[in-house]
Amino acid sequence: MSEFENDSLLNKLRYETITEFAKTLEMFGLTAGEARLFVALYLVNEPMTLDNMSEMLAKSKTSMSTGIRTLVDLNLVERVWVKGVRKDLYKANDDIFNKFMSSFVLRWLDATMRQKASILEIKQSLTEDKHSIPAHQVEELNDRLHQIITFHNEISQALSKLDV
Amino acid sequence: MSEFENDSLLNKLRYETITEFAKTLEMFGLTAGEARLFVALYLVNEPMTLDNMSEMLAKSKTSMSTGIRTLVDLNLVERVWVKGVRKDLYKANDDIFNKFMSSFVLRWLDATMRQKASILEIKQSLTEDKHSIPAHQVEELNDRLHQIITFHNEISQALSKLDV
DNA sequence: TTTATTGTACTGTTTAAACTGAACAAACTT
DNA sequence: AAGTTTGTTCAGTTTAAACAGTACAATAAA
Repeated sequence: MSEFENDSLLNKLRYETITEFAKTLEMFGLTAGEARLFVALYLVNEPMTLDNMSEMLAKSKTSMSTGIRTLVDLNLVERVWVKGVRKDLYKANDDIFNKFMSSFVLRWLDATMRQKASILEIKQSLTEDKHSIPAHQVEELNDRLHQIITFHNEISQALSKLDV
Repeated sequence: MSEFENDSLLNKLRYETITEFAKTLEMFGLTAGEARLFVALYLVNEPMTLDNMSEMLAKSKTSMSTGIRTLVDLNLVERVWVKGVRKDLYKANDDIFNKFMSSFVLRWLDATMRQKASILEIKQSLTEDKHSIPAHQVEELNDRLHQIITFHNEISQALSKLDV
């Protein structure tokens, strides 16, 4: 008997917790599967193998492998070593708020900067155009592009309030 | 000739702007279609009919209808009346940052509270259980549930920093 | 070296979301 | 009232994401 199928009520409550808390974590940009995987790992609170996770969540080991990889990339889960154990072991990071918040903010900042750069390029090609577009339409689009750039700046400002 | 197909370069730049800025707006929880619809409306900067949008984005009128509905619900777009015009007219809200940010924060706050409530219920059924679960496992799960509740509280705090 | 075990790449399948087109209902025009 | 016009509902289709299973590569054990 696996350690994860001892008590029926306990497992029911764990399962419900996974379902509910996963909804919150999805807001941070995780897929449903990744969120459930993290919560499972977080509840068990000790290193798990891919087979453990697979059994606990009733999903394929392949899914666990890819899911774990993105969680590790996001710095939400880390691989740990235990002597004598051959399989890979992973554990959830403990201070969930800091990890999730900083992971979230960093991703937003990165995306914000990249998209702002794209808009700036468009603005550039617009001002480089001297003919072909009626002046007032250049004016109009240019104004909008400016507003959009401001929008990105304001996002950056707002994110900086969330001290990573 | 429609007003949306005059200049080739202008339309190309508009199209690129839609594609790029839409990526940013998707971060706020909009689907790709909704984000593109909003940007189109925002760039044109004057009331549009469903047929206008449909033509401009090359999507069905049905899509425009459902997309506009959610944008209106999110308070990002509003319906306007122009005397003599029979079709419904919609325009993008102008101060995009405030509207998007507050829409975003409100949705997060709402979801956070609801999921926190669910977790509290689970915690309740756990403490009501006096038998069937070994004490140390009750202790363990209870601790995790407490941490999860704290997590939700911290989200609320963080969101409040983003003055809606 | 051979055999076994474990994680990942890859291909095909399933599932969910986005989208379309036709039919309908409401409101307007005549 | 009859005929148009316009938005939405609904059922079916398309598209994209999540997932599973086999096969392979790498490492460990023998």
